[in-house]
Amino acid sequence: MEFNDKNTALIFKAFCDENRIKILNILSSGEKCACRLLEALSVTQPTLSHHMKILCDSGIVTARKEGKWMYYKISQEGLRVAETYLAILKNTEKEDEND
Amino acid sequence: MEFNDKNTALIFKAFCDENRIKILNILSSGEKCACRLLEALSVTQPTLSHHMKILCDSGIVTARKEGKWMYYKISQEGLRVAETYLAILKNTEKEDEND
DNA sequence: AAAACACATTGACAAATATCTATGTGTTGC
DNA sequence: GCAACACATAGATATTTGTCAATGTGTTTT
Repeated sequence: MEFNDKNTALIFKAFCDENRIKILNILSSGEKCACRLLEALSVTQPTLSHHMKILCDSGIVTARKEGKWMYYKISQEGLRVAETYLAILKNTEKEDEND
Repeated sequence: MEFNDKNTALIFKAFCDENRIKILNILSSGEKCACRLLEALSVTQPTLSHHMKILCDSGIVTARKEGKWMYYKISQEGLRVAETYLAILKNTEKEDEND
């Protein structure tokens, strides 16, 4: 995993849209079919498809095809990468602990 | 701290732009003056100011004025909030550990 | 094979965002 | 007080992004 600035921004694009947060919240209870997400979201099917592509490109979500259905779930590895970046930021000079 | 979808998206807006990642990387080594950030970024001063506002609004960065200078640093509390959200997402059904 | 289904892709459009120039505001030094 | 400085704000513009309707692609069912 490479933490160049562009990649890092790409990863976190997953989290900077309200509808994508909705999706992630739903996926946090486990793998879901696209159709389940669609009925929870008040967007059209192409819009959902667009968001799922961004989520997959970011590495935070993985997709699995089964027959005519697509199943999506949160990638633990993707989350780990995001967490790692936040941890790097946390390594601030230790002089100023009081925020 | 309220984890509604809009707030959450707002927090992570801090991380979804390449220039803001650059800024955060610089701030990860400690508090910096705006002028220091400016000379590292190849954007104009108003553009930097714009990004600093977004970073502060997200809660990830805090600002301090000293005379005519502005000092910015990463907020440990802000980072904690972001980490907390990622941790919530991690609480997925335990059946599928393999990713 | 044809129809129905689930989803992706394309193209168009509106809203949001990043960027700049110009100007405003508060602070420091003379 | 005035000039210089550091930064913010306003306004304009180009790019990016979110959204939809229309259409394409692959799968299942009859």
